[in-house]
Amino acid sequence: MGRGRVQLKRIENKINRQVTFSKRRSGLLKKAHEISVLCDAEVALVIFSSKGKLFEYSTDSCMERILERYDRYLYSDKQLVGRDISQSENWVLEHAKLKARVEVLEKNKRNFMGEDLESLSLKDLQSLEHQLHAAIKSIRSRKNQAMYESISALQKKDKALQDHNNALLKKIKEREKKNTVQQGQLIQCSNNSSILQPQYCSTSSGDVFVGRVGGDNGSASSLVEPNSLLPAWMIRPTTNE
Amino acid sequence: MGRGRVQLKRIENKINRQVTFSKRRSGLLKKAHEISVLCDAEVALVIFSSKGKLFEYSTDSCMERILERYDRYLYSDKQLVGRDISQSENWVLEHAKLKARVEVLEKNKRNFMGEDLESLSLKDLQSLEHQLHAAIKSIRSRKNQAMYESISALQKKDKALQDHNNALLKKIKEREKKNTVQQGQLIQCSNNSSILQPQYCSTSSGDVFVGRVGGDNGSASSLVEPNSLLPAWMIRPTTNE
DNA sequence: AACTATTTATAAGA
DNA sequence: TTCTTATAAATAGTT
Repeated sequence: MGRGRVQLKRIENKINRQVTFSKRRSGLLKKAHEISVLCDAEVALVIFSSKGKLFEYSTDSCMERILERYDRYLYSDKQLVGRDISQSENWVLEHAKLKARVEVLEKNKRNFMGEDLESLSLKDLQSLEHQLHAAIKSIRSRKNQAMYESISALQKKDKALQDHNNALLKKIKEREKKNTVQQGQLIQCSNNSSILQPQYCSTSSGDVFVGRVGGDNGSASSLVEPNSLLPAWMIRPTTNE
Repeated sequence: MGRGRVQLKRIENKINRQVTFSKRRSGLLKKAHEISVLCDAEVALVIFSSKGKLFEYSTDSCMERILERYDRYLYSDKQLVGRDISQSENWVLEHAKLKARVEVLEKNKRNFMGEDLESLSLKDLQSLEHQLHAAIKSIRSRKNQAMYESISALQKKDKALQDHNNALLKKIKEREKKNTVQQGQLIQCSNNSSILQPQYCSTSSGDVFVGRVGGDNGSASSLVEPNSLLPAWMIRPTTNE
């Protein structure tokens, strides 16, 4: 990019090399940052100029963590020969980094909770606001999903209970039929039927239906129509943690 | 570069993010190699994709050496870090605590950004949503305040500039008057007035007004929005070689 | 994966 | 060095 095509070989002119280094360095740092943010990647970039000066970039300014991850990735369970920092030095360093990270994260958190905003620029505030909007969007979406899952689980349960009910009903009706037949036989065997008639009426199918199924219905009714009334489980999480 | 301008924020669409990552990654690796060759620099670049896959580049494929050099470079002034922590047991404990804290904070952060919501109950989601709403409210309020401050600062400056302008105008008018008087005197003394008239025109108030305020305005705009600068990491190495 | 329309990066010049 | 400008490269959106 630029006025002339460029050969991939060392720039011999010292000044030129220096200028190009400066320009390309900032370009490279910028792009490292961009891919890190855009693609949610973790990037560590170290550049030594030909004069030995150091420039670096690392996602979340957390170079040590990323390089450790790198080492872990390579030497997964071999011994950590890695970069030969004596163990105690390494610890001290990491401790400091951790502390710094905690501080950053805590500041982040306060910002996310709308606190400690004085230090932010207008631009930062704007982007924070956008980020929170986006977050709320995902949260709502997740909430919806959770609710739908809840609903369909309840409906399934509902169906199972109704089936069970029906099965029970059938059973009962069959028994009634049997009873009726037995009673018929009894009446045939005796002349005194006036006493037994009311008894038969009190065990009519209607009574049995209500008495028997009503009990089940009590617990079922709250399960049968959760779709029409959300509040109960919207307030109290049905999803057990 | 590309068909649309791109915002520096995480690409939400997963596929898109993956594609962009792949493209930009190869671009970044290429550029790292180029600066290394062209400018005789030593570069180490480590990239972890969001899925945890590793990509790397290092000058002369000698990552270890460069990272060691990096550590050596830092260690010169990192000696001070380890101070009053002598009881190593206490120290290990605190370290573990810190790590745990970081983990919690990172989970928090992800939640605040609308990620990693699967583990939250409906109740948690609801309260998170409320919290974010509240945060947005404070942020808006702070933004408003910042904007008003900015505006009144500008108005103040504006007023000062206008006053200054008026003062200058007055001065000029006085001079003009003086000139006119002198000219009048000259004219009285001489018949040749045609040469002096143009001189008066070239120092008319219009010229002075524009010149003065334009200059001040330039410095004003750069003071008003220092926030719109690049991120800290891009500014850091401005200490050019 | 290939193809553009555009945006970016930057080499050279001032 | 820094700014500008012409041009090469990179790449976002598309096919």
